[in-house]
Amino acid sequence: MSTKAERTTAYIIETVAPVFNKHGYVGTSMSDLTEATGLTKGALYGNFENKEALALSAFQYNSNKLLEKIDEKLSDGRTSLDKIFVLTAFYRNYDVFTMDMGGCPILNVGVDAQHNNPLLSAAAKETIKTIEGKIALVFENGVNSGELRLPVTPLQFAKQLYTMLQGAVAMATMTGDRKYLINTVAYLEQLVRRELK
Amino acid sequence: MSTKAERTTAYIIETVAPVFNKHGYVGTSMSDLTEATGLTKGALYGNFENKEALALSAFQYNSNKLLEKIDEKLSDGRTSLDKIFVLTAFYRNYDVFTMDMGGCPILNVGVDAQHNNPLLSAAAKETIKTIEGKIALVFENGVNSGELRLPVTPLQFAKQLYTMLQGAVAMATMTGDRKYLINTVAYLEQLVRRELK
DNA sequence: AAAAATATATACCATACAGTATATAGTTTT
DNA sequence: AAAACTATATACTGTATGGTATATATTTTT
Repeated sequence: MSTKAERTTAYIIETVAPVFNKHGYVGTSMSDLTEATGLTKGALYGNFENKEALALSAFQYNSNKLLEKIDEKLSDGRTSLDKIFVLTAFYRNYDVFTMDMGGCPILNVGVDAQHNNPLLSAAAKETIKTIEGKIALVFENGVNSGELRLPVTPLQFAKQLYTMLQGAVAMATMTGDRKYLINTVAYLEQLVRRELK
Repeated sequence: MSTKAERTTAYIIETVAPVFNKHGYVGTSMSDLTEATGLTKGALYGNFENKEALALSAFQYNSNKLLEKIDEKLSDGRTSLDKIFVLTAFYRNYDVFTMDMGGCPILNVGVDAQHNNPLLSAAAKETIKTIEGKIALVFENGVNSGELRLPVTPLQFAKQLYTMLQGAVAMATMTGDRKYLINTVAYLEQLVRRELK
């Protein structure tokens, strides 16, 4: 069983994560967080060293949720191509999935922290690299098993795919229009089907 | 000739624009701006109603610079296809162009202002729509003159192209790696060549 | 259940914030 | 060049900021 302290820490992180993700590091004040959690500053500073540590934990929480979902999706499909289609299908509803996080954590933190918080910025970069690696692995296996042939290296192809997906995420986020997700995924599906089969 | 006051206002905007673009609306303080301009609060508040008006002018300044450049590029090419290639070539060095603005104003403001400033957020959306319209017009002319055939409407195709470009911008911004721009443009060039010729 | 340990609440720093009133400097107009 | 006007600097609001010291609850161990 988890101790009370551990549960409080966990509660703080999950409550605070969407607030940070929505309003950014500088845009979130400690009073925003006491209000959201119903706790006082004493509680927050008892569980986290400072605002930055809190923000970092919050991002890691969101990031892990996303990474786990991607793992789940990529293990769902049988063949490599299946896995990719399950992934793109996931991104078609990416806005729904990231809604209770307060949007895409990678985009939000990656852009927001750019010139404001090196630690958060580095964490976002790391997550991007991890996702690209996961996708690349699927392609690599597909190539090794002879299932598919790529015009470039698996990592290169994964990066290209992820760039397009993340482009759709960015456009959907900025405009509030999920059609960018739908149309981009539709395009990618025919691209993969045509290019790799 | 412009009056002294007009020149001061212009000076403030162009000096303040990259600061806002880098650090965001909440991340930029009035003292950041007095420091950057070498002027005092009195001068800033004499020329602008408040921080929000300043931020909006700053974004419009960056946005216009970008829109003018895109207009220039789209008028450079002779045929519709030429125009598109000139545009994609521009995006290959988009990071260089947006460097002294402090990065892509659309991405930065579009993401940053999302939950922090409705006015700025709306302005970013507007700029996106404008750019998509400009690209769509090129495709439309190409179709009407019989130069090229599209699988979807001109606007739809323009949106898809811009989403991919902006995806590359987002990834390059977040990772600090311009290869995303180079590779995406390379991909788009062969795509356009193959799909539309 | 008492004692020891830990977690949270309260009250408080010093500083930074956006914004304003007013005095002073600088430009235009006459 | 004087007068009228305008723009900028200074000094000052009240409030919010991140963070801390300490008192008070609440758990956990004995």
